[in-house]
Amino acid sequence: MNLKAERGAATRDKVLAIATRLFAERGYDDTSIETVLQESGLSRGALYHHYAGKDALFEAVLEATESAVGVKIAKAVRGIDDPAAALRAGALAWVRLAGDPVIRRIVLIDAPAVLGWESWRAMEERYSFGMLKAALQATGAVPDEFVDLHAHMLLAAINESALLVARGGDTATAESAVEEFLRRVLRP
Amino acid sequence: MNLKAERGAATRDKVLAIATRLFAERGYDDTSIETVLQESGLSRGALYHHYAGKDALFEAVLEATESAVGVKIAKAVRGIDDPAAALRAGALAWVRLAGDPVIRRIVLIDAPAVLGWESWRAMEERYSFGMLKAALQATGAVPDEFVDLHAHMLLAAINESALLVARGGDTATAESAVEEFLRRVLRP
DNA sequence: GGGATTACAGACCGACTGTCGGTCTAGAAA
DNA sequence: TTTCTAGACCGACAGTCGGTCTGTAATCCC
Repeated sequence: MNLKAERGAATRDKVLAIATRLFAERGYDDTSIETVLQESGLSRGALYHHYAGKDALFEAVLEATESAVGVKIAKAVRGIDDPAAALRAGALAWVRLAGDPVIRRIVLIDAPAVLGWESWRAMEERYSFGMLKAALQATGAVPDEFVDLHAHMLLAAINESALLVARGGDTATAESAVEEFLRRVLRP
Repeated sequence: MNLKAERGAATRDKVLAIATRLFAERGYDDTSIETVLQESGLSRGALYHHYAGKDALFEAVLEATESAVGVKIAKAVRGIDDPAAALRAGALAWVRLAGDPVIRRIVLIDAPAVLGWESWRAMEERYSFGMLKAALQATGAVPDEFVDLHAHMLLAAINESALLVARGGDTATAESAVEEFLRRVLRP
């Protein structure tokens, strides 16, 4: 069970990479399975053997993307001891990452509509939101009963400015605005 | 040229009402034009005579919904002189309104993916965002160069807690969390 | 070696969106 | 009153797309 498994994994990876590019470039709706098949040189049967459907393919793409983002943010935060400083560093890293059209389109725009808000939320919980909430808790700046909700609101606010930057806003201004915003929210 | 125009307008309204309900219940993707036709008793040709396509129909639904929301929020704010208090009242009104599944699904979840983020943003600008930004400016609590970005972040944060409430979160907690959040952001 | 499993192939199906030529009727023009 | 026009409405049809199903070849395990 080696050559076969490897080949399967390679095929999955290939499809995933192509689908990621297409979903990011055209969005979910305007990306047809047909196009994925053409660009990957795969047959219908093969694709449906590996992925249950278009939704499942998108979900796999999203999962991979979120995972990659998680790794990068963790790297940006590594070594910073002060919780507030770590939170700030993570937030700024996320703003910069979200400038990437792939992340922007897939994670922030299409994901909620395609997966449904519930599933999207569940996935966010496992990645960016989970990290943010833990960091916020660690700062102790927000009353315990509000930590969860404030973490949600903060993440939404940060995502929003990431989207603005991605749309062509000024990065420097956005970053200092985010810092100022964080400063205000984190002060008791 | 009166009876004809009236009939046309009545048809448009009827379709709009039915489409609004269906889009809210099933989401954009899972609502077929076919179903809209069946429920409205209209023919394909008639519908496409009034609306250029499924996208255009959704956009009309969205516009009507946003407009209704705008009116309700304006009503909630009317008569409040203190800008900060008005902002708070408007925000809370919006949180409550967003509990409505119609608004939740159409405005907050599907709209960005269907219209594209740019057009969605442009429409928000004309409604909720425009009001929020003006209110924030009036409070004078935020440095001028940050007003725009902070308004964006605030609206995103408020929308987020509205979504949480709609998902089944505790309304009272969410509302006090939003108030606390606003208090922090609005204090210099 | 032989059955079981897995990767892959592609014909096919049903559902859906959008188009197009055409009908009908209200109201303006003659 | 008769004619003409514009807009409301109709429904057959084409094209696309997501998903299914049956079949084949390669690989694995006994």
